[in-house]
Amino acid sequence: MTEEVYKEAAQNVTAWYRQYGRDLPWRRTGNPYHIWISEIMLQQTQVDTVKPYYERFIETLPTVEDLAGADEQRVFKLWEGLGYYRRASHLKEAASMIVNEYHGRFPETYEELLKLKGVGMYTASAIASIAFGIPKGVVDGNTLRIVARLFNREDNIALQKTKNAFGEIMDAMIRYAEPSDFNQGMMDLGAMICTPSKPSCDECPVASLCQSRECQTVLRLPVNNKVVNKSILEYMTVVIRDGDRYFMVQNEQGLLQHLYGFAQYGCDMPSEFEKAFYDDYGVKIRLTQYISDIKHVFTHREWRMHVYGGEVVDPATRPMRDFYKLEEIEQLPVSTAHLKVLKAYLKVLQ
DNA sequence: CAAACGTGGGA
DNA sequence: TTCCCAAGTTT
Repeated sequence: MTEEVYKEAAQNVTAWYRQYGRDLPWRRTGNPYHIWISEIMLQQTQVDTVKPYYERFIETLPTVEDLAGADEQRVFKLWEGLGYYRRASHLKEAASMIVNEYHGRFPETYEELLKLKGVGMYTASAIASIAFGIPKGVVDGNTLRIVARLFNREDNIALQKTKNAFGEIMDAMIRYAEPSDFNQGMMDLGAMICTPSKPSCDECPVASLCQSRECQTVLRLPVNNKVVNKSILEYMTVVIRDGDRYFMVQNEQGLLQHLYGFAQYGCDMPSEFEKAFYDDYGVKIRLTQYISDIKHVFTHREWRMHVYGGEVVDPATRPMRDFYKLEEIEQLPVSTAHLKVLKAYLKVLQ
């Protein structure tokens, strides 16, 4: 009985995908390296956002050897604005492993793929099925939603326990279909038809099997109870100029690691800022102008940046390496928050 | 398990 | 404005 439902659902989704699936850049290739890059970029990131990043990345670094040998700064620059920058670190680390330990041969099994840095259960399943035709169901936001609705399950999809249970259902279904088309069909169905709000049940290939539709629970599924409390941080952020150069520093750890930004301290007074900056860099500066307040929102915190312009007072104390011309800044990976800061600064002062 | 980790779009 | 959430992984 259940197996019959799995079989019909799997076949319907696969057939629907072959007729209505989206034409996406990473679907025009069988190259596992390219598919890998796309899947990493697509983690928690929408398709339309990924497209230009994917095209540029593949154009710039067309092979895993290119990535392994690339300058790290260049990889972060390719990732600038995409977010979750650890993905870029992991990508390069994994590329080196493939080149050095696997002699450039791309891993071809779920277990081997899972060993790559940045490749978890979702990504390993996605690459295994799409690039190598391995029948492993993908568990992501889309497929969790579809399974919850199709089988009217009220399990909390924020829990790993639920992801494992739904993953087993996906694995049971995928046996009745071609793995690549089934998995991509499930994800397209979630993105195009079985959407979080306003689902198009009238056009759904599994509507006749859908238990939440029968129970009229579609709109309140899936259950997703996760608590995210957001902290608010206030900063003074200063664009410090010295002639035609501006001070920027690379984050060494934590949030926005590896990305460059302007000097930023959690203090209230210009004098405090000037002292903090001197203590850290040995450069005497003075805040000269208020620019604006800028808000930047992350998933788990919010920055309120009070932006000022500043200048180096005593050039004798200035170490040149931390000051960059505008054309040099264009080559650095800069966080979106601080690109907003730069834009506001230039708007006022140029 | 829960928390950390970005950004943008839609309602 | 505010909230949700989007092709998740690591620690």
